[in-house]
Amino acid sequence: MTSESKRDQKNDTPETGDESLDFIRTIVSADLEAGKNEGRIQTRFPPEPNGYLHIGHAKAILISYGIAQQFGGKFNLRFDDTNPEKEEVEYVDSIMRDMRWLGAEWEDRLFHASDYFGTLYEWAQHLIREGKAYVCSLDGEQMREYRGTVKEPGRPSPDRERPAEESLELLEGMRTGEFPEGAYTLRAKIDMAHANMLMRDPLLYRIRKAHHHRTGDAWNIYPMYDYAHGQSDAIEGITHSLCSLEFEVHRPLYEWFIENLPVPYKPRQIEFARLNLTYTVMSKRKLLQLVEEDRVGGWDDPRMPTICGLRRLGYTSESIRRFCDRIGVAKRDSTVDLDLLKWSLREELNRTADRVMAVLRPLKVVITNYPEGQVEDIECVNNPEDESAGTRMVPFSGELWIEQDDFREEAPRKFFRLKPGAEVRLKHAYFIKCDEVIKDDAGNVIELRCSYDPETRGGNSPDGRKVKGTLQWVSTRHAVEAEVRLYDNLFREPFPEEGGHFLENLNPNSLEVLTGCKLEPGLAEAGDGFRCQFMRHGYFCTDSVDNKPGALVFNRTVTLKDRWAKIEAKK
RNA sequence: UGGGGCGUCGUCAAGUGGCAAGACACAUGGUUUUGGUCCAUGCAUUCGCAGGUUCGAAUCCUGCCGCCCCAGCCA
Repeated sequence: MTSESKRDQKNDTPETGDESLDFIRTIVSADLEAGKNEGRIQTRFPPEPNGYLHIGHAKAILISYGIAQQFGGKFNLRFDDTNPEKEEVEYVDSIMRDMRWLGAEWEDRLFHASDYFGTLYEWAQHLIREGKAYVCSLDGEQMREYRGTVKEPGRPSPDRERPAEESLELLEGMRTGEFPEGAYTLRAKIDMAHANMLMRDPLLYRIRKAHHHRTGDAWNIYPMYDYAHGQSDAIEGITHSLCSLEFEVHRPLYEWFIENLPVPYKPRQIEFARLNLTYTVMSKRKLLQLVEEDRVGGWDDPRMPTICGLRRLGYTSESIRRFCDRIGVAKRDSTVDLDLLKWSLREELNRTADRVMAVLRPLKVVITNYPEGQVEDIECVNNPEDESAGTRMVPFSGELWIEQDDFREEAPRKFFRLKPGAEVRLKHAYFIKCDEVIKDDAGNVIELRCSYDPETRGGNSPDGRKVKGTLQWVSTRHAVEAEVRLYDNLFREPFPEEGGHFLENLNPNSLEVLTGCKLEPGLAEAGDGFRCQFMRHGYFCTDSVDNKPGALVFNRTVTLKDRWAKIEAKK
């Protein structure tokens, strides 16, 4: 381990102790020290199964899971399935798959808010008996009127003083399906003049005659988030219920239920800022819109910030974990630079990905002085960052593909690649010099005639002469063909939601599909989960959906840094 | 402008009265058989602003300014 990575680890992976802790870990650590919760730590991730997980969820998952891990606690997965109209099993499955991939392990602690519908119902009856809840007959519009505004207090519902017996009976009727949707609601009796709108007699239950993916048709009423969430935490013995900032205003209500119900445990809610990333959108609604309007190929389109999208693009779960460590946990709204995510990936792949030669936009090179029909096996280093990765043999011949971009007939000063009369190195092979440029009738360069120096085998000249450029190459006879998908940011603006509609800021060049790309022959067998660096291009992986033996399809996960592109762009 | 939050480098983010960590980005130079990696150097006299307390303030006090969240029978 280098001193660099040691330092990183120290900074990014706080230990219980000397290193600085984020504000949540500071609280957790203090609670532990104070002997709260019998020394237990238990956290949870409570997704609603109505969409796919994205990188923002990854942050939330990794915070809760990471804290449980770090402090010797437990981590639960609980589906917040209180709204049967929007929730589907498809989402349940994808959420579990993505969480496992991220490494967040809930062991045998998989729960559903719907597991607690019975208890929740009994507790609702308890509140009614205590005079702290009542069945209300106001409809949606009336409810809004009675609630007041942020500046004006609300008015009590005419049903606020309904006798407990009557409310109990009506609630039972609601449950058994006696009333149509919207006829009644159950509300907590708190304070219609409270400055916090959520405390103005919030709804506990609404009538919904919908089929639930787990409870079927057993219920005609379903609990609201505020009534289900905190109680579920309490039932499971959650000690620290971590959520995003927008739930901060819900905390007084969360605590009101905990104080007014016979709950077995008293969890504590703590809020942190959710993740935003440049050049993408994170709201479920917008992601769903991209999918439904076919702006992308689906939830797992490699341009999506979803976990499955990032996975298909070629991201490793390790790089996402490291990214989340690096961005930290705080309460201020922030938007992290996408470059930091990309850097987290490159940092890992630079160490772990084997290098391979691929020519994406081929240009033919004929080596005129190379012995007719000869083929040589050239030994190539797999990973200069990792000697244990070893070497491989790649066939070299007198007819090769090189990258079109690696040749300029009229080249600028600092162009180190091939140009008429200039000499470059073919990686691991020989020096070649460009003698002649062949063009078609339209004037396009279609072939280069070059000569090689047999003395430079392996890439060094005995006479000590230097070349500035080193190019990757593929022997035409041995090349395997592939489709290569070059992905770029989904949006062309760092803040796509700012100024106008986000769809107007979609990047029209977020995907470029290249066919007939030439790869070194060893890649013919590349199967599922294969990942490598296409030398001088970037990191690529086989596409998990479309790659087949004999029909290779690669995705560009992320480019390499490109100083030359920067120099060119300046001019 | 009722309530709840938040304002430290371009972006994240440490710091919690003793004199501004780190990472990414950016810039320059070096090394290099990837214009990759790596290495070196630079990059906040200043912590939203204005006062005040103090020998000393990003940290404490007062006032102001800005941004985010809350009026779904969504979560």
